[in-house]
Amino acid sequence: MIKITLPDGSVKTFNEGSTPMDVAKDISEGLARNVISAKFNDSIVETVTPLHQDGSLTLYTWNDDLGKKAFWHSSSHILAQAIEELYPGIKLTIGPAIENGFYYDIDFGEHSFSEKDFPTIEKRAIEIARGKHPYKMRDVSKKSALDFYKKQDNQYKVELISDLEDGTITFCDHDSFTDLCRGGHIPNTGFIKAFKLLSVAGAYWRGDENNTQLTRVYGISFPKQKELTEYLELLEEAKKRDHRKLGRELELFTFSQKVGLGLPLWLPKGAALRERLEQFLKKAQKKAGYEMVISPHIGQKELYVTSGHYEKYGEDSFQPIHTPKQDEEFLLKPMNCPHHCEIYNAKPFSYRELPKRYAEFGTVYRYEQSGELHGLTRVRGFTQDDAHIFCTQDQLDQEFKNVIDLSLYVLGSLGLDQFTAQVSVRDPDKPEKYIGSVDNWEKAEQAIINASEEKGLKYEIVPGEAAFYGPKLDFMVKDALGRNWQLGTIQVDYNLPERFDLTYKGSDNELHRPVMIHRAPFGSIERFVALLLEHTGGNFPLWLTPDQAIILPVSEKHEIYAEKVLKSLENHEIRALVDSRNETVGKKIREAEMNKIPFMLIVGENEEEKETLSVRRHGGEDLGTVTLGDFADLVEKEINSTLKSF
RNA sequence: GCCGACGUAGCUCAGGGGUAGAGCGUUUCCUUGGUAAGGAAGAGGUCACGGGUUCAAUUCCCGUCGUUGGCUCCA
Repeated sequence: MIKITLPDGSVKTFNEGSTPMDVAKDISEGLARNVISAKFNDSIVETVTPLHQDGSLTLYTWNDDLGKKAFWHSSSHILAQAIEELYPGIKLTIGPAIENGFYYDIDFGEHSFSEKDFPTIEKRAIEIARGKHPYKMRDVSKKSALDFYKKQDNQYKVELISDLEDGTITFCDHDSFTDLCRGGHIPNTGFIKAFKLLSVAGAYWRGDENNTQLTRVYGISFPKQKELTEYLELLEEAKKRDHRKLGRELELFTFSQKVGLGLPLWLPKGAALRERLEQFLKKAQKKAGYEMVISPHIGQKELYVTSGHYEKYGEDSFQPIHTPKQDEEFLLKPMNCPHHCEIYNAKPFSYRELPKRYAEFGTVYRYEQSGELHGLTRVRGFTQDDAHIFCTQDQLDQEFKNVIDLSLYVLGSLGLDQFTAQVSVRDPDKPEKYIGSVDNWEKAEQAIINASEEKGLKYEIVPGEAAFYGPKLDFMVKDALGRNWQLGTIQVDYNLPERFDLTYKGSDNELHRPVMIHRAPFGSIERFVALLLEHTGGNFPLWLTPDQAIILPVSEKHEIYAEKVLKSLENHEIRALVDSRNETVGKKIREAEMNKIPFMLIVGENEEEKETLSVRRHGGEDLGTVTLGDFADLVEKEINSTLKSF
């Protein structure tokens, strides 16, 4: 008999050799029907793996992340089978489950494979699934595993197996298909009711561009057809909210081939929107004790040699600008911090004057690889809502907490309430990647963790993700479609103060080294606007949106009254415009809806007589006929409800 | 940077070896309207660019540029 501990802490006794499925059956029939994966003592097992010792067992269904993982992993076996049947001689490599679905990297050799081939594969995959073939794991010796793949001339699998220990190698069989596999499958293929291929792309063997390029086939599968339909609808919705599409439709920004790739051009409405975002943050920063500074777009190469950026990124940057007479080299600034360090250096400081908080909406230029450019989220010139705080070691904790408060205020005012924090620390195995002393790194990492704890952030510590000069905290925001965005960042830096020889005079009359905090609540304004566009679908918060109201005169006869309304809305600081085109009200409403203007103010004979407005909300809600004063109150109230003061 | 797909009017897209089409937008005229498209007429394109094949290329082939899905990278 073995003792099995369940997640709720209860302990049950089973015959030795019982399987997770047996345990599920013992708990309830419903669970037994739905269980698709299991974890026994921290390792993933099959639902049919016999258990021979005491231990704790967790059962997973489709509703668990690990259940989905087993489901998609199992699906990738089916994908591989279908492709191998249809293209004999291709070489399979790896096929893992990912966040949304799975992929398989395949060397197609002489065959070509494109989206046109999807329907055939999908059809065959569903046939295989319907066969309800059980997934069966079996142990194989290293030698026979190698023989199996050498016979197929599959150097990839041979390479994988060569790295494995003899005695730990397992194959998984289902139907007529066999694959090298560590395990973690659903009971049989019949659970998969819907199967869809999503895209095909190139990927290097083992992620190394010096290796063979393989074809990566992405797919997704579900236990119900309906769930696939819903997923595809979600993808459709994401397409509709694509910031590149909305940016064009709402006339916020554009790109020009002549200007250059990755260099966004902000149109009047977009520029005004940015301006509002910047004013919003400036106001909060002023209250938080920041001072605005301004630095130029280029700096001498020497500046970045001092900062260490040149050594690390120089060759991948925009190349130096040379002056015609003197033999000087300037770089487009990739960071604001070196400039801010020199601003700090402009005069000596006493500890009594710290912290100094220098803020700048600084535009920086980075030579991103052309294949990486994407709308506003990945560009070559962008503006950071940057600031650098120079403080004493004693002030670090408090300053860090203050920055967290500011970041939380920013996220809250923009309706971004789903987020987590990621604390990025050193990779302990690669000390050569970082500059600065181990002692300082430890102090900095601890300061970040302390502050996150105290502010009650949901955070996760990720080793190896730190910048080369210091650890950091990043806010990961979840948008309305559940997608994660990395946004604002707060970074502790002991390195630049050292390199720029920054000092302050302490109470002991000696010179000391300040600590530096880099922080940017938005991160990059470009990227932030992209997030807001996709999060809101273009329906920005009222305080931020380009046009808050549009006045729609019913006919030409009411244009004078419409202009009068516009004037008084302007007096109330409401951004509005008049649609005085020779069109019907129906058409004007339709276009205002498509332009996502929050309020449509219809003015005709009735309104003109009584000096009122008929208010229609974006989306169709009729707010009835109100006076201008009441409308202004309504707008003010709505703005105040989202935009709290800091 | 690498691999695949794509590039036709301002936008969304159809077409296809014999010098171009729709809807929306835009312009003009008619209409003066009441909560998601009133009517009519007109303008607008070196079919991304450069080569090649052909009697003939926007269409087929090659290259370049750009967009895009990934990979790699990301101060």
